[in-house]
Amino acid sequence: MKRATVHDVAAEARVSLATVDRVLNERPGVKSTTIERVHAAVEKIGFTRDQHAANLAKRREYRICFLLPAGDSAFMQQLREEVETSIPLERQHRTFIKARDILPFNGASLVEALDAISAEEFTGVVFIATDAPQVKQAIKRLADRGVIPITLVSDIPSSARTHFVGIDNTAAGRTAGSLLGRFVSPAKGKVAVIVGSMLLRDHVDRRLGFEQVIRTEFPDITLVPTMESNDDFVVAEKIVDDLLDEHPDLLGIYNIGAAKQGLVSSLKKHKRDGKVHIVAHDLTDDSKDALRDGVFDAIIHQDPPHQVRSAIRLVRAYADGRSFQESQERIRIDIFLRDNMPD
Amino acid sequence: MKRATVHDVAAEARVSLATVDRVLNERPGVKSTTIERVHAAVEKIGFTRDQHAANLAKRREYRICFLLPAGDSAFMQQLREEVETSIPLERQHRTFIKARDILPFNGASLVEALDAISAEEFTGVVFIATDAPQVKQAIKRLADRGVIPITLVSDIPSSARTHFVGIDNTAAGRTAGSLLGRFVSPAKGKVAVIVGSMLLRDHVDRRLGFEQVIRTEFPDITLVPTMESNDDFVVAEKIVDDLLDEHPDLLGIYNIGAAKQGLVSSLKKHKRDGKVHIVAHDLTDDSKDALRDGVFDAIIHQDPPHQVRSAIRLVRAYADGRSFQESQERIRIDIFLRDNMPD
DNA sequence: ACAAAAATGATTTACGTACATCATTTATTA
DNA sequence: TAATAAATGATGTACGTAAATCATTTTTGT
Repeated sequence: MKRATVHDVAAEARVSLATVDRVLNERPGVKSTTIERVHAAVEKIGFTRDQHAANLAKRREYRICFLLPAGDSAFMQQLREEVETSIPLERQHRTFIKARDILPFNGASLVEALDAISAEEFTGVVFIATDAPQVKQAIKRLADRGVIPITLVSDIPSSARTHFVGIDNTAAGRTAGSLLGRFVSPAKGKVAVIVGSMLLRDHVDRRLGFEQVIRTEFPDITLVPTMESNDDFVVAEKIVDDLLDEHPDLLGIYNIGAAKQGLVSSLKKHKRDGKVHIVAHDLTDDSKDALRDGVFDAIIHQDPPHQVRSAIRLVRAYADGRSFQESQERIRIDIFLRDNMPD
Repeated sequence: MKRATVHDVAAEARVSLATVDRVLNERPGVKSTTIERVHAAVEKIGFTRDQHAANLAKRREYRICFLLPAGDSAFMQQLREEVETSIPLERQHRTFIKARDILPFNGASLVEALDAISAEEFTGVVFIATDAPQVKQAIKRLADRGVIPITLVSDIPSSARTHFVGIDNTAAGRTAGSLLGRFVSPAKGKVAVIVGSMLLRDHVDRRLGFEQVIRTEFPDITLVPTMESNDDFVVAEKIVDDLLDEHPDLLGIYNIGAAKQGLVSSLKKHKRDGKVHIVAHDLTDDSKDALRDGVFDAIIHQDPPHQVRSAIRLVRAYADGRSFQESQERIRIDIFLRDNMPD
């Protein structure tokens, strides 16, 4: 029950090794009938090329650059950590990973970094797309140069990026809406949304999805006008303080973006008889504590390690023109309660 | 910026290639000072062995056997499908996968299958452990023969299995309890639990977790005595019919195990003014429909493809004595609402 | 039927590591 | 110090595929 090799294929098809090689690697100069014959032989003996041997012979190497915002929200930190972890692991698979810093929330810095990358240097680039026309153009230039652009977390759908690794943020917002709506029902009252910034596409999308669900499915819930925290926890704390003071019938808060400590501080100060239900984003040390303490009810999450690994696999797959397992590369919208929290 | 090879290590350490080989592969007959020197060189030039080349040279092959119950709950079907999908993919990585059928819910059949496996034939065996002393002993024999036993979905913690791939079912039950409790609150009333079988460890564990949470955190909820559906949807339908008739204050149902169609049929027949909230297990075509229609509120899930892939990676890692990325191999307790459902 | 073109064969080297064999050097012990 | 053991070196082959070169055969057009 030995594994079939190219030699076996050659014997089975009664052609030379050279011809098998020509067929398998789609080199020119082979009669179509011969091609057929080789393919038939491949089928018959169940040959599959040994990736390891092939990569070795091809001296194939994959070089991948991650562009990560220097700012360190806990979420970005998790991404960065996973990239670091991957470096030695992926090296064994002939994949060389480099992480470069860019300025956060800064399209120009991203454009600059993208333009600095050549196909000689890198097979693919993984980055968090800021939604701006200049970025879109830079992606186009990158792709034209033969580098594979992969967007992470935040996407520009209409751009030349090869693939987007991340979640559907509108669906994430709807998920939050469904959860919070069910948590606060059947009480009548208000629910507030706090975004990091209305300029971030993912935040806007989440809010959109959330409001869709609340409006259509929970008529007893009134939405308080959306507030911006700028991902600053002092600001966030103030916002929640005011919300709790002004709206005695506040039933819940959906916190999009970071600055979750601000929520926690404020909520712990106020003693409400009826619980204010909280749904927030991203499982971090802070939000884990808040879940444990019962301050937060649920966290919507997108697994950073999974996203990093997926991006790496995708660069390799696209570089080789291989297909990949859709299901493995789909990033889930994770819901964590106190009870199904990892660790 | 070329990749470092064993040759580079030899040069750096100023020893021969043979000595480097002896050190790297822990062969005897090398002075400890020399070993040090080689290790230092490895560190210095950042050498990591090329797995592909190494596996090629070693003629390393991994043979893995999956023992799957012939019965086809949708969940098992998904497992089986992923195993089939993996066969051609893993073949490229010198991993040969075979699926064997065993009788469902039958410890003897499992024992027989386990005993039939030799180390010459298979590197590792992946199977769903039935909790019985004979099985435990068979696992021991298997491990003693040098085969790596991996339990999937259902575990025997005290056995000789190398690793368990699956979720913490008590935590899954708690998760269901937290969800359902929050969904039905603050109403006062009853909640019912339907298990597949009280003889299945995972079902019992889930129920335990569920009841823990309901009892301690939702004092307004009364638990109706647990019913057994035997994973038969006719039985399940009857159970729910009766529940709805007898308990006008029934607020929710937690369905552990299969037979979800039975729930759906019954619920669709009865028109309740107040919604009965449903939390069930395993995302299948049926439960997806039920989620979409709003019949079910949430599904607790454990990703079958992920579990299969993880089991494969683990067999290889253990076979090579390599470490693995904990986080990648941890199976999540997924929560799906209508809004974050895949597809 | 012939030259030209197209298709195929034969053969070699390389990739990075593992592993085996035999030769040689260095350290250890009597 | 010789004899022996231990450590190291030198070298070659293998793994399965890619890729290149040159030789040879088959097909095509005229």
